[in-house]
Amino acid sequence: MTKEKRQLITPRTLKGFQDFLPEMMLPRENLMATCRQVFRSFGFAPIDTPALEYSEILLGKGGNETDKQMFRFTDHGDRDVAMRFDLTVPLARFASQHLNELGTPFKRYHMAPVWRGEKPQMGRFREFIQCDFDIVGTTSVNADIEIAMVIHEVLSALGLEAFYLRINNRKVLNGLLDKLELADQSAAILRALDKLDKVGPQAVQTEMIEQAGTTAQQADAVLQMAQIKGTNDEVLKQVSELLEGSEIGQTGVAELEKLVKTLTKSGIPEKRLRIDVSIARGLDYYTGTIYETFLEDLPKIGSICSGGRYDNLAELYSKQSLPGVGASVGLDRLLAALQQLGKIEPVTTPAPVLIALFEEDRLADYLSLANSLRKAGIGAEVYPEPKRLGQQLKYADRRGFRFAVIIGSQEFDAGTCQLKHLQEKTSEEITIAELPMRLAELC
RNA sequence: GUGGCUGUAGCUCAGUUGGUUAGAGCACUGGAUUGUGGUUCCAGAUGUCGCGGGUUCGAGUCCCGUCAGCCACCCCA
Repeated sequence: MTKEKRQLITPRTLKGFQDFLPEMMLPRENLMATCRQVFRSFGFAPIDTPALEYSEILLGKGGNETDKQMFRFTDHGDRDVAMRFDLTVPLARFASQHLNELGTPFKRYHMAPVWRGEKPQMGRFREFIQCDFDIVGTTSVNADIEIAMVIHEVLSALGLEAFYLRINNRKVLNGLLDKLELADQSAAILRALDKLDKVGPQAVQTEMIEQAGTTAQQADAVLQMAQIKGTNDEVLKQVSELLEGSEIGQTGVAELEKLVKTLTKSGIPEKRLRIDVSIARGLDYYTGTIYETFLEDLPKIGSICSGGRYDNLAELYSKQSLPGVGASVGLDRLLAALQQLGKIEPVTTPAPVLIALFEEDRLADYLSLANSLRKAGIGAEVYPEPKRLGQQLKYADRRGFRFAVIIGSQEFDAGTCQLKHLQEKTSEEITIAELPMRLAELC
């Protein structure tokens, strides 16, 4: 077959899957590095699990919807397998399997891609990286508090300020539903309730009556609580009154109160913590605290970090009870958000220094200079061919290098070089010997 | 999975009731300038009009299908 007649295959990517060019991959890796650093600073340790699991491990944990969205197939050995939908269910399997080796409480982080067969939209992909962090093996609210602190710290470390956590507790909702004798229809009711912000109370009431089979009075009672507004203290007070007589409801209120009070005392601005008894979240495994995180400037992109407490997640794999609490940063959604907010710097090189190449004969000298910079911890690149200087500088410019080093024969002989500060459009003449130290103090 | 909108150069878009060889800006490449970058000037290259089929003497334009993106639902990071 000749080249001319060869049938070309159209290069393309699957719907909802994406390529990452350096200009996106560099900030993406920076995001991950920030998450990693924050997780470790709280004592979370990394783990990894396979992308593919037996379907029976993954199915039926998050609800019917999640099962529908799972990529599932039969492998060559006739096994029924699926790609993980999130990192929490694999954690439950992992913890059940290795708990004896791990000991409790066990704090882990896990940054890895997950796959969902959803309709893609802005900030919604079929393959995306989640950065999960969880504390398993303790029922203490203190763990819930720490998870909220980590969420707050990660976003702060990324330089974000205009964000807030919406916090609720499933026990509050369950207490109310118990009181109204609606516990059996909780899934349908919570699903309707979750839309309150979008569709308004009338539509929610209608959906509760039609989909969940509640009476108008029951629906109104749910809505009455969900629509409580005010400061966190006021909301807690009113909810507590409404849930009078419900033990589980009061437990939820007490947990929320401790969470918010402690976080505020520890220095988190109260405006970033909003108790919102209308958020429910669709994942079926949550039993206590629930978190969602929104950017003030981009609420429509959805929650960029969500999670909650689950007290029974491992019950399907183990007789031992395995409570836990955790949350997940939606790295790719966060990246899309930062991009839309114009917070992604257009840099396409990870190294700050470009060394211009003039004298092919002295290539070894250029290369060893670059190495001496690298040894000093400074990323450096030698231009690959002795092109015109203007073109080499143009390349440096476009790639976002911060410095260019210019050395020709005379400079080599004299032991000097010109260091250009590309952003400031200035330059200085220094000896080659002091270059690494000079750059180290500039970087 | 359901419904809607969109698809023309690398990017943002123009393109008349269907009519010859599909345009602009930005970006790109080269030169002005063989050792000094973001500005300027000159020159140049670029498209199976997303893809496939249909109607027509003739389709970027109309119809159907398909793929992709966006939006709403569902759900969610």
